[in-house]
Amino acid sequence: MLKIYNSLTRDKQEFVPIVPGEVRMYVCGMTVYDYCHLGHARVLVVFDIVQRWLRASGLKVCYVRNITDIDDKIIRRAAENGETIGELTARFIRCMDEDAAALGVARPDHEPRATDYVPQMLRLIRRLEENGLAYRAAAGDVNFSVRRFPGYGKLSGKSLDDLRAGERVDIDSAKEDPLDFVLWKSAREGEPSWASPWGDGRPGWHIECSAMSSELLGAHFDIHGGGQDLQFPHHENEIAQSEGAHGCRFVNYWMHNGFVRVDEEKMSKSLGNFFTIREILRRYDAEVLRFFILRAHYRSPLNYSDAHLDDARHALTRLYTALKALPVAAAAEVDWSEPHAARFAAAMNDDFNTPEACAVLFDLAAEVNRSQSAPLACQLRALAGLLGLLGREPQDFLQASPARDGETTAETIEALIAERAAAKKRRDFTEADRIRSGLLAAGVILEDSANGTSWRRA
RNA sequence: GGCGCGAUAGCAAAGCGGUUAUGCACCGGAUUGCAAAUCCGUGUAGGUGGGUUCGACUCCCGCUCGCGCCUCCA
Repeated sequence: MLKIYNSLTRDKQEFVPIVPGEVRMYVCGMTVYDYCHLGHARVLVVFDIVQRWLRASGLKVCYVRNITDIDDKIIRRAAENGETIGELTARFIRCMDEDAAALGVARPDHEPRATDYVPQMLRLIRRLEENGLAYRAAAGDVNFSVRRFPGYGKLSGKSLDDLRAGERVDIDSAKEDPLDFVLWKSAREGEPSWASPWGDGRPGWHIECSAMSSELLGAHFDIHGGGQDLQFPHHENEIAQSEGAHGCRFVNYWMHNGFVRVDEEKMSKSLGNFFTIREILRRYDAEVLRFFILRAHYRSPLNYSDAHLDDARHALTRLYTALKALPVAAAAEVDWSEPHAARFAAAMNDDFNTPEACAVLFDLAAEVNRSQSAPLACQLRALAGLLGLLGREPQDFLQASPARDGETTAETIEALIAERAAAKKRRDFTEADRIRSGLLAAGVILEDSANGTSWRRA
């Protein structure tokens, strides 16, 4: 029985899909004006896991992750670069796809781009206007009136009065209430715009997600996810727009993943303390990064440092080492009657407790090492596969060198191992040890066994 | 100022009102020509002050500290 922590009610709830056997899920994706950073990696991986586990549980999943390809930053960045908005967004969408693929993130069922859904946004704004929730402001913008939507603040747990007390935004005289937000921005010189009943303009950020989600998943769907920072105001505003327009409940379960931190501080573009995914992947294996993310619970903060990634790499090495000596089919099936699988499922069903699920993998690895049982090794690989881990040949992982310069090549290593084997055969241990310590200095660890010598990168 | 989250061993990170979390690191042993890997074993916890309880890391209250949201943000 799957339980999900619902940000709306602030407790773990049994997951009951609207349509039995089916799940409709929407996650706020990227605004594509720059490379994805580690924070983006976390959303990608976290909701990839959600999606995978729902499918593994036998549910039919429709997963939508949008792309925001029109907004102030995109316009500004394109102008700075002297390229068109289309060129800029196409470039960074390609980069995002590469990063996601490297991290083993499966493609969502739909990846709608905001600019393809402007007609749906206009219809939504029209309905909000008809329902008395939207008004035309002086500057030609169309705004949403938060005061006229009962229950505004229910997701973020804020009341309009509390919010106003801490108001930090410059008062915009065109707004009836400082917390009102823009649905349609009137066109400015030199910016892209679309025709609308309210004049030429472009959509506000929040309306994009309401339009894309209802178009692809319907007015009422099961799960909506995103980073914690989107809870307010973005998701709060989505609720106001969608429920205000459709007159029905919007989302049943709200999921928010925790932040990635650097030195105990939120990683964000505005703070400038971010690491891009591709930057990290130059130095660390992508699977190590994925494992690093999954070793923490998705709602906890995740502190980034090289030391933590090194730790993750050593831990993952233990799992691959357990698989190394045994014949394991690539597409192993989980044996759900086996005890570790039951523990694994219980962990995942408890609000996607991947750290606990990983602990089960380590227990299973110890069992594999003790028993040298091929079926158990298959089980280990199959369970890890549900997390998108251990999908490679153990040698590929253990001997991988993530693009470090001056690495000793596999050929050289193999040749030295052969030399050392010869030295050992004539019981010249001084020479054998000399070769071994030479390789160790070059970051290569040798392991002798009954079947000969194998090697891995330190 | 308002609202919320958290504090677990050297580092990272879970569950749980009483019984080994897990990984890395560390220590002892087995194994090895010596190592590495692996196995066996030991140790190192629960911010602080109270309360509830036969019993609390786990529940409740206070305090301290940290983090986040209240502006674009995953």
